[in-house]
Amino acid sequence: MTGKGSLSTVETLFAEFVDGIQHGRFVPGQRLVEADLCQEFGISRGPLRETIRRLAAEGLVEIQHNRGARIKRMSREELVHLYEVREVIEGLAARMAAERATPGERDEIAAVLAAMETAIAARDHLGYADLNIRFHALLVSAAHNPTLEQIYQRLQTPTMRRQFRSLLETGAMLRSLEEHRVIIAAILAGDPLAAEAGMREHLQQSGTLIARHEAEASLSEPL
Amino acid sequence: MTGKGSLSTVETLFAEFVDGIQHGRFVPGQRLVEADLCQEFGISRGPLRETIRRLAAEGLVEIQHNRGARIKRMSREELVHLYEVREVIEGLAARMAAERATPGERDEIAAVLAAMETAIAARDHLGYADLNIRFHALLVSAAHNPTLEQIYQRLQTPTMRRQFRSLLETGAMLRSLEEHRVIIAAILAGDPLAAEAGMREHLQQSGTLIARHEAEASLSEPL
DNA sequence: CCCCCTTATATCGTAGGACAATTCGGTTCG
DNA sequence: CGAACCGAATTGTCCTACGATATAAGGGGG
Repeated sequence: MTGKGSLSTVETLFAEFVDGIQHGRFVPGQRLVEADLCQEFGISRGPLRETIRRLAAEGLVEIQHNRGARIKRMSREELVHLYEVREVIEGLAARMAAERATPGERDEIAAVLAAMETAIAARDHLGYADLNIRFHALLVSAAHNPTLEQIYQRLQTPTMRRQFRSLLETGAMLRSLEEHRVIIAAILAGDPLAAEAGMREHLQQSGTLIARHEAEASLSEPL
Repeated sequence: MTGKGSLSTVETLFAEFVDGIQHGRFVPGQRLVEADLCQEFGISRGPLRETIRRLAAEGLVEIQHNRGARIKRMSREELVHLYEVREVIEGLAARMAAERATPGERDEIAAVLAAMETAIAARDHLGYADLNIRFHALLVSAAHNPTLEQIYQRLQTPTMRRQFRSLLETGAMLRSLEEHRVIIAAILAGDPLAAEAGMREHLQQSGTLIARHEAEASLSEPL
């Protein structure tokens, strides 16, 4: 496990974990036993511990002294708090995107909207969920503010799975699409305030929707 | 370096570094050579590397593969980006504080304002800088949103020293105090929108002030 | 029969040594 | 004068070891 080209083991592992958490290969609350993971990934404890430390710093896992690490559980209350923050962060992103997006980025955004409409028409929930993630990421990147992007990623990661679940209803998809339309129209028109307002509205809707889903699903399974 | 009571070595070290960065014992761009630091802190490479990883995840140091870590340098452009984010984050904090602050917290906020006025009258720049940090932290904590608090800390830490510098002018202190007064009045009056607007205004002022200072001082010393 | 206390076991936190890979600065050679 | 070369410094990773701590298991007293 020596040569890694140009990427460090820790970065690779980190990405692996993030992906695993997003795709449900690691479930919230799951213990991360060092010995097991070392064997599973074929590495030694050093880099593994560094990776866990990094995950903890990003808020994806929780470390308890002398008790090891476990995938972080997010309570409904925390979810509410998170969406409060996302609202202003992505609101800012939308505003900046309306001001600073390049023509190419505007084209991309418009293309995503078109793809979303196609996905909805085809009742392709999975595809729509992907486009949804791409849409938000696109806006953030079009804001041309790396700091914002960093914060966004930190807030986004732990909720992706939940977002997907709540979009399983067609009704939710339709409402979501409508909100996206408003935001995109504002951005393409170069109207920062409308873009920000639209995004805030959108996240308020999404937030309450997901929180409600959580409440319903909280008993059936501990996701 | 065995028994640490209940705090891990990494957490202790991390705090040490954060403090060191804030107080200028580590300067931006400085290399973090593992062997040296191990000796300096009397620990082995394992915990040290974990600490560096954590610092990197918080954005305080930069790790380059096979080239080690160094204290992060923040360009003027990054500073602008950071203040754009701080504006909405702390704006949110002020709004929430106006809505949710407990009577005890409101008293504390009022007390800080009083202390600030005293400090200004005494031309106590250092005291005022401390109070300034405390004021902002207090608002964020009065927002009762742990996620927000976490993000805030991440954004706040790397700029503390700069903030201090730009407050060295009495004129800046006076303007800052005036802005604080507006924010606090809004919070105590329970006016969320005014509090948010006031905080945004305040951070815009501070941001441009600090950026200007940077521009002036950029040649004399690489802080 | 249940509860508390003692004893194992699993796991973490940290130390320390080792070594290949890589970077960097200075030197030699064309 | 530039390019290839060499050696020192440093990182990234592995390994082994061992005290400290938490959790689980078992055994004696109420």
